[in-house]
Amino acid sequence: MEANEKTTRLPRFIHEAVKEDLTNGRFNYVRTRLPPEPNGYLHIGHVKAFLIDYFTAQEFGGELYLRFDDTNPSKEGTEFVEAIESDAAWLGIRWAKVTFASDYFDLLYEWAQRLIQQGLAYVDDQTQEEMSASRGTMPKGTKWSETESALRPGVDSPWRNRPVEENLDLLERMKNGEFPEGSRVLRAKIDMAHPNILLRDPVMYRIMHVHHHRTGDRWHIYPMYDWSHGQNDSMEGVTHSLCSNEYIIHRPLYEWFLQQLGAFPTRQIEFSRLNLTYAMMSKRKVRKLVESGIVRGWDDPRLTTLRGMRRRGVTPEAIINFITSTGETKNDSWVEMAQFEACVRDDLNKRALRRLGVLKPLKLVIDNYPEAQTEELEAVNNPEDPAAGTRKLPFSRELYIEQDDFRETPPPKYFRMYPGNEVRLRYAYLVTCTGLVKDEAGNVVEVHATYDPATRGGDAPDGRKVKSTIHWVSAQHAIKAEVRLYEQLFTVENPDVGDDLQSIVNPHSLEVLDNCYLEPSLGDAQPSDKFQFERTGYFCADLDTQPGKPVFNRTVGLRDSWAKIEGKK
RNA sequence: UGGGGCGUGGUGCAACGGCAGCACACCAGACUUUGGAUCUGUGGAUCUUGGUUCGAGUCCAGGCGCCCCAGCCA
Repeated sequence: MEANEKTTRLPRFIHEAVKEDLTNGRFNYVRTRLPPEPNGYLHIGHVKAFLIDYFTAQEFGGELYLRFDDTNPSKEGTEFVEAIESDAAWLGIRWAKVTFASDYFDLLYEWAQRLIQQGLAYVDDQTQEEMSASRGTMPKGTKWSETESALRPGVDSPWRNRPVEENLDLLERMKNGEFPEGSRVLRAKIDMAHPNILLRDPVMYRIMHVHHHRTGDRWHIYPMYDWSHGQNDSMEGVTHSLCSNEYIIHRPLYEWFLQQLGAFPTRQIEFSRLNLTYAMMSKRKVRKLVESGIVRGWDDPRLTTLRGMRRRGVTPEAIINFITSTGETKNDSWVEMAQFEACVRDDLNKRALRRLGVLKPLKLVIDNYPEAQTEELEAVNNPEDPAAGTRKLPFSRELYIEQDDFRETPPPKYFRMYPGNEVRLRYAYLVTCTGLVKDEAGNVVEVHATYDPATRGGDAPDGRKVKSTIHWVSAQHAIKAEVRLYEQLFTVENPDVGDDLQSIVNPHSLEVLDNCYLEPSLGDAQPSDKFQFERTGYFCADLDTQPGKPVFNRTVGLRDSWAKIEGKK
């Protein structure tokens, strides 16, 4: 039973495929790999793939390598290597070792020479346009839906049957930088009429006179994905190369190379990638958001980058629970953001200390409370966790309550404070609203009430009930804070389509409140400390917090059934 | 339209030829010193047509729909 519960973290189709390989002797151990390209920061979409690799290794007693796919130095850099490592570690993923595709450049080059010697690879001098035309496909930019006839068979390159020695020599000179970029490529010799376009003599190496962040200026050719990834898997003895569905079509090529080389037969298995509504998964576009200043950086709390979510106050456990709860299949799917938020709430509900904080303050004066008096009331830190203990809350004559918690004329089903109504001040007293003060513009600027001294702590000795409990802070004791509220960054469910970012960003995605009053115990909150502000939401102290000037991010709001009632009208 | 992949409530995931179930969302109610949390309940799904079978979401055949591929990106 226990074994069964553990395996539920993996989808059955992957679990069974791996088990089958172990049973039938294809492999006698399990090794997987995380293959990030170091050209951007990790986002929630990567987490799914990471976790599948991690869990697969764990559940079969195997190991995991973190291998950076650094085959395109024009896009990649060492700063991303460090960021990816630290983000993955924060998530809780552990790996046996870190490797780089570039570690294998020499061996890969030897393998290419072997293919040439086997007559299975050649140097092609065609231009890119010629190659594209001779592949028998439509011109670049054509949509498949616009294609009327079947693919034409490709045409063999005039260089396809170059002698082995000439190929070897040209490849060596390409490597050494003797030719300009774009002048030649090394291609596998497979079948120019193959219905799978990837098998129409795919490019293995292209010339790039670019400095590489690890190999320096030693190489002037760099391998393509198809001529690197599978070979690296094989060289590392990776048993299962788990990737997203877009690579299904690559599998025949993946296997062709390994078979021709007689190399270790890594098995590629695919699953669907994660789509999350309102989340941007395209690295290129996230970069645009950052560079254009639409968001404040890669760790902007509105982004679903790992750093963004972390800064916002989401824990690794919440992220992992979310990914696990959505499951994995080969289906194309769109998970609703609400499901992610539910996981975040569920996690924070268990761990976050409760605090009182007033975001949009309205002064409340308790007229019959002695002017100079202050008292301390006991408050529970977390009703979900008695071990979290209690704290003292200072109370006095002048308080702040939430503007939303007062209405001069209450709508139906509104139970909070309005003239004549009695409510409970959380952990304090029952108070009855007696009046209000307006400014010249007609805005309510102050509310008055009387308290019942017999209800200290919030219970009435006569057993009478109130329908609402509201939060408050003592005006003279409260600390001032900035609070940042977030909404969806985009107004459309799928922000990855289209290129006009400006037109789809939500202008209200960030609301900064700089006049918030919090209970004094929040004064020494440290960045990343997490709290529930009662009745309001979950909040996390931000990196921008300074001594005496706390800044909080709203991670996610509480479920708000009043907002629902009100919203329906 | 060449090749490949995928179709189960609104969304995501289960059901390995045997009562279609779970979570999120939604709706109604109970409880409540957070309109939180918790609990209970309602509604709602097997793309379609045919076949095999005592029995089909599951197997077979056809159709339909959606997604991926024509980078010297990964």
